[in-house]
Amino acid sequence: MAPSPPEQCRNCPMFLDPENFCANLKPDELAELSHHSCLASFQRDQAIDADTFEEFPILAITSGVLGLQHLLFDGRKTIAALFMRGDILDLRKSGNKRLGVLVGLSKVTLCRLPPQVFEKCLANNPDARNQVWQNLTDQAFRAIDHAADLANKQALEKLASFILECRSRNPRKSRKGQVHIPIRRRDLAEYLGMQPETVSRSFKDLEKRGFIKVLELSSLRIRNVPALEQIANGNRAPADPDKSEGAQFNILVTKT
Amino acid sequence: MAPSPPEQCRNCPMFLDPENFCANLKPDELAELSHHSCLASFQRDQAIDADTFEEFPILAITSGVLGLQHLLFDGRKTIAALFMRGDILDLRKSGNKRLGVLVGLSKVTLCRLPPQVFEKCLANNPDARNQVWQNLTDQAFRAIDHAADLANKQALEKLASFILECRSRNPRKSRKGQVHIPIRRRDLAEYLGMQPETVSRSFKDLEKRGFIKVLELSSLRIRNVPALEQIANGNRAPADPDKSEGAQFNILVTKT
DNA sequence: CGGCAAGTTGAGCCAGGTCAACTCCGGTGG
DNA sequence: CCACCGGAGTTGACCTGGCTCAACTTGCCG
Repeated sequence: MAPSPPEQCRNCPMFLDPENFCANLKPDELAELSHHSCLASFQRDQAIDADTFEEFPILAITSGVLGLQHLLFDGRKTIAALFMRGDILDLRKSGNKRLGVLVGLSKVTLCRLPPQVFEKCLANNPDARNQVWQNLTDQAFRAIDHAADLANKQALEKLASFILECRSRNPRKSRKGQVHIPIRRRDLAEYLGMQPETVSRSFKDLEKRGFIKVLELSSLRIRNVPALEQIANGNRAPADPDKSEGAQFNILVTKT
Repeated sequence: MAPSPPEQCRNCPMFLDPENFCANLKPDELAELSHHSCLASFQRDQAIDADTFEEFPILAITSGVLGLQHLLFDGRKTIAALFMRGDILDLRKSGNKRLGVLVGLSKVTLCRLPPQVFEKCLANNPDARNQVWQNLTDQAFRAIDHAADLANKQALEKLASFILECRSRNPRKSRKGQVHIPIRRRDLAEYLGMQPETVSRSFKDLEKRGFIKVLELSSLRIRNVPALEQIANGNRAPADPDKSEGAQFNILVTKT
């Protein structure tokens, strides 16, 4: 009989968000889950040790941003996917595939679970099962959307797409057009398959066109949502009240 | 009491492959499922009508190749993902996200299910649940891998990667190094985010280096698996017995 | 205040996109 | 049987978006 949530869950951002599966568990289920779980924390650039996958192959991200990094033979790196609060990763059969390495892109906290307890929850609690299923299909469609972004889009379009993705993925912080960019420029470059230099130039370009205003490296304000959406959808010259005509490139850089 | 499988499942390639969830159902479950299911068939280039998603939002692909196509404002197209036999698609909440269009890339047959019956199966049968879960995580990791391919790799590397993916995804037909390419060149180009011309040139290049032998448009033989793997992993000049030195580009095109 | 990592700016170049012409092949009809 | 057609794929020539390299600025932390 434990009507109040267990100690370690009480302030967990994942538990507090009703969108997540553990917020839908009954007290005794949650108690059992938390009793067998294993909290962990990782710094930026710290890789998650694969040795621990054996015992705790289920990861639930409670805060921060985790990246799945692929490394090519000659040193090129790619961040193939981003995982954030609420995402659940099942790494049980990942040994088969060349998965890459999980690295923190900011400070990350995780809740790691043994598969037996996790599966028991899913078997007994339909709400939890649906929530987890939902999260997994979301992840799949996100990855597919990301693949579509990378396949054909130009630098500016990819960046616009990413900014909008950040907005929709973190609605609570996105009030008044303000968007939080949770990762460094260089990681963003790896995620979007471009060079840090190009990312920088693209931010400048969007700003020069008046569609965004970069506030700091990790946040910006969207000044023209429809224009950004058009860019993201491949319209190379969306109607723009401020700067309607002519060269999109550097003519004058007199004022910031 | 139905010891033998229902009529419509008896010869279904999905049912006959023990890797798939419906092969793990009990006879009565299978009977109920098939009774409520809806078979469908689509030609190449035929789009799946979204009107029918309401009633039958769960698709199980029984044969052929289905592509998820994204369309940009100015007409650029991308095939963001490929789905093949055994893949299960849950399109219930796809209305929220800009999903794209499902099109046949060959003749495709589907088994469409209403969610209630499908969920009942998953609730009651742990084997089926695990199989479906497995398929979904596979799809997610495949999409992520594909994103990684698109992000940083060059044309030749993407194609090598795709050939190896075809091989591993269809092991039964891949005997003796023979690989079946299940889609047209133009669709392949859309999937890999390149132009048909570039796909053609890349095939020629791999052939000229002696790593593959194109038998027909839809099949080839791998002559040097390690070399292909090295290319796919970003080693731009893997050791090659035939053509060990110098320019990889057109110096002389005297003999085929 | 010094030192280092991260980000930005500039100049030059190349992989692959673009466009146009051509080949190949299966189907159709005279 | 051959002429014709249309779609798919291939080849060649040219051009450009973004990669590369190098120098510089900014911001953060001790």
